[in-house]
Amino acid sequence: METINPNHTVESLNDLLTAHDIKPTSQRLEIARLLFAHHNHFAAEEIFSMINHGSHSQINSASQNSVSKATVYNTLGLFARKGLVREVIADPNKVFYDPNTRPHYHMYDPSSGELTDISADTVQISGLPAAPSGREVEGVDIVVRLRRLE
Amino acid sequence: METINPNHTVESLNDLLTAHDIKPTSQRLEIARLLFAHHNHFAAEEIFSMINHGSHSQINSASQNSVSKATVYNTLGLFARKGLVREVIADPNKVFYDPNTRPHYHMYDPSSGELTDISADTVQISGLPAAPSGREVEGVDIVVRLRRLE
DNA sequence: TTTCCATTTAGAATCATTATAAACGTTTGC
DNA sequence: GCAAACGTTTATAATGATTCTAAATGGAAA
Ligand SMILES: [Mn+2]
Ligand SMILES: [Mn+2]
Ligand SMILES: [Zn+2]
Ligand SMILES: [Zn+2]
Repeated sequence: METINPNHTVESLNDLLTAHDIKPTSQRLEIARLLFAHHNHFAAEEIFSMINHGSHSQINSASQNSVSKATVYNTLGLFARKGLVREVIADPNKVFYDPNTRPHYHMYDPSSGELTDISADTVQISGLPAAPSGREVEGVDIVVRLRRLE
Repeated sequence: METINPNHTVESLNDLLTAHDIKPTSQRLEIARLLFAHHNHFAAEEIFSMINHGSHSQINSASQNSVSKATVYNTLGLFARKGLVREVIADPNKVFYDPNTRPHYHMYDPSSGELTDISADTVQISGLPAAPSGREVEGVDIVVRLRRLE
C-alpha cells in the first residue's frame, strides 16, 4: 500500500514550492519530498522521525539530513497556510497532513491509525446548508470512522 | 441561541443514566444535566469551568457543586463509551461532547469556536465505500468548515 | 565586508488529556 | 450493625502534541 513516487525531482519540488510562494530551503524540500513521494497522510511527529531515523535521504545522500522538530512543525503549518498541503482532523491527538489538496474524503481506523482516501468522484452530497452571513464554506470534511468488527 | 431545556428532572436524568448502564452519582448527574439542559456541544474544560465557576446549581442549590477535573474527563469518557453522548472531532485541540447521538452533521467555525448542528434529514450522501474486511463503519462524520468572509 | 532579514534551532512553555494512587462512599457478607 | 470489598472521586503528576522564545545561522543586499 506504500508506493513511493519517484516522479518528484528536486527541481520539480523546487518549482512546486515556488509556485506556492514558499522559498525552497533544504529543510522544506526534505519535508515536501516525504509528503509528495509517498502518497500518504502523515502527522508532524511521524515526519520528524522519518527524517531523522528513517532512510529517506535522496537530496543529500552523504549527510543525515536532520531537521529540527520546530522546523517540521513550522514548515507543515506554512505548507498548510500556503495551500500546498491540507490538514486532516480525524484523530483527537494528532493532525494529519495530506499532500492531496483536491476535494476528497477520508476513512479512519483509530485502532490502526490508518487514514485512507475516498475519491470524491463517486461520492454525492446534497442538502448541506449554506454558510451563515459573514462566513464562507472553507471545505466539507467527511470522515468515515471505522472500528474492528465485534 | 442558548436554550435551556427544563424538561430534565433529576429523576429523568437518573433513568437516562441507568438506561445506559451508568450508575447515577451526583457528579454524573451534574455533568449530564449540563449537557442535556443546554442543547449544545461542550468541551471537557468548558464543562469543568461551567460547573465550578458558573451558576448552574439546581440539584443541590446550597452547595457549590464542585466536580474535579479528573471526574469531568472520566465521566465524559464513560458517557461516550456507553453511548449516552457522542464525541465530535472538529478542532485539533479539543474534543466536543454532543448530547445528540442520533445521526446528524456539523458546521464548525474555528474563528469563533462555534459548533452547530446540521440535521441529517435534509442531507443526502451516497457513494461512500464499504468498510474493509474485518472492520465496520462506526459512523460518518461531516464537518462543514467555515471561515470569515475575506 | 557589513548589514539585513528570513530561517532554523534547542529548549522551555502550554494545554488538553491520561495515569497514579490515595481517599472516600456505598454496597455486601456476616 | 460492622467490616471487607468495590466502585467512584480526587489531587496531583505525567504525557504528548504543539507552540513559543530567543538565540544562532545563513544567504541576499548594500
Ligand atoms: Mn442512547
Ligand atoms: Mn493543536
Ligand atoms: Zn487524503
Ligand atoms: Zn451535534
